[in-house]
Amino acid sequence: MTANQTSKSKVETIADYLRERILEGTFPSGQPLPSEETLAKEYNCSRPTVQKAVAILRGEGLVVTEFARGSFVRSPFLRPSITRPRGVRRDASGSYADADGLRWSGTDSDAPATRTDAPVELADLLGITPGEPMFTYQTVRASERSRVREIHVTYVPFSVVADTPLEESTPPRVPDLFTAFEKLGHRLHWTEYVRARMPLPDEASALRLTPGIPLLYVLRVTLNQDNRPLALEETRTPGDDQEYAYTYGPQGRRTAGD
Amino acid sequence: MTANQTSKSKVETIADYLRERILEGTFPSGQPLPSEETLAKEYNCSRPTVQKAVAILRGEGLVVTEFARGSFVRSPFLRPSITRPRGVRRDASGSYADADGLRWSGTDSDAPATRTDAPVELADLLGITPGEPMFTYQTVRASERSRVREIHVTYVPFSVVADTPLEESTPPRVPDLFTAFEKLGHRLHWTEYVRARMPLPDEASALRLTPGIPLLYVLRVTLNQDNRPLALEETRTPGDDQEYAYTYGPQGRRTAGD
DNA sequence: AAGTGGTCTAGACCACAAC
DNA sequence: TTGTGGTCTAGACCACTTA
Repeated sequence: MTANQTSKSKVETIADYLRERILEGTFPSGQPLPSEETLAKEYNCSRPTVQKAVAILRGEGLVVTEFARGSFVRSPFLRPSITRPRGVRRDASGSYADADGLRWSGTDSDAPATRTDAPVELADLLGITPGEPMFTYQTVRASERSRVREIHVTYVPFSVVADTPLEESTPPRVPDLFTAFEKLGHRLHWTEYVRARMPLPDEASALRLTPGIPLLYVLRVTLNQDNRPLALEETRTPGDDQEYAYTYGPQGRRTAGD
Repeated sequence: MTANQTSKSKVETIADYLRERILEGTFPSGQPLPSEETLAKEYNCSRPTVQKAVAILRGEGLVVTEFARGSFVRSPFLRPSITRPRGVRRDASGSYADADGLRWSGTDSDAPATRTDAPVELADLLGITPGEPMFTYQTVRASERSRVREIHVTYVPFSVVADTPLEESTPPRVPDLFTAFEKLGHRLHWTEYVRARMPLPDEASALRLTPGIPLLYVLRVTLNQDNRPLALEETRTPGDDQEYAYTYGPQGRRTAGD
């Protein structure tokens, strides 16, 4: 059988047609697609069929649909407007700051520390047993000037602050937490893990994500000189609107003067 | 009007119901959902309505649908099976290697270098003018042992290799390219940019991505001691099956002995 | 053979935007 | 008012898996 290949469905045909036009620029970014009615007539099919095709493109991040207005072309390939350097800076006085230098507004303080029992995935990274209690800070925060949003959660195991001055009250937040750790004699370094997934509905609304936009998911572990994990941060950000930047030199041999 | 809130659509109702069950573990990972027929009867609606609900969960990465078998629960929250350290190692002899130490099989060599004119986004990072010619290596590669797949493209501007011994033939591939750069007297460091987006159909099939799985998109720029960009690599990987790891110490002041 | 998802129709009514 | 997308029906037929 030469025609073993299942013939393309109408939905795919329409989706492919629209995608081609978008990628080649016939339908430039910002432009509305032809209306569903128009496409239905053009392809001699029903509106639900067209809708399904458009839904595919929406899932690819190629269009955003606005109610009663139309579906508009967007490009997920452009460099994002915001690049956030990752890393931790320390000034001469020993104060720490995140390398991106972003200042967060309002919503930052609305969540008091809570007590959580460590779920398995996180316990593993913190080197504690699942179920061990941790201080937990959850914030949904927006930067002051740019329109960066992120969900940021910090976990500090009770066992880390036990028998230290930090035990008296809830530990400070990042990056002051780092300064506090240093005062306790810890020398800090970090490992972070990056992956991506689609947001759940509550994440999508918290981050104002339109359909078809994934989530960048970063776990950062703070370790001391003995590689003991002290804290864990979980950051969820829109995958398209911004990017993370990492800088490094060659490893294994020090670059002279570095 | 207290009931200003638009009532939830049937589709959303069903999707929410299924999502809850999945997240709370009533429908554990690997289990099939009830059949579309069953759900349609249960919710007193038509099959297309149920299908739309399932499509939403698929888009969230919570289920995978297998033809004529059913829709199965999956969890996008688990730590991936593979962690790939990012960075470049150099041994005493000056040879470079990627820090993840992966070895790529077969498909690596099937793409000869081609000549491409720099598109705007890349030209910017390479510090060249858009349209300038570049050597381009594109490979879709799979690791030998794990089932890591990635699309990897390397760009080397002609202007970088002009008037050097590399001009004679096409430049070697990463990481040998780095070694070659070093022999030319360059001292190398890197900056990489990470973001995420949904795959296009051809990317999805090349990486064997099921619907609802985003793409991790990394651009790595190789720079020399004068911050001159020498090469650019573009890596596209599944966002769920693997994660990237970055390690760093505090910046701004050297840690003693580091 | 029975069960499952894939596709598609030809409408209908609704809610909202823009004019 | 007109045009747009949002939702939903009640089927139908198809392709494939499993037993």
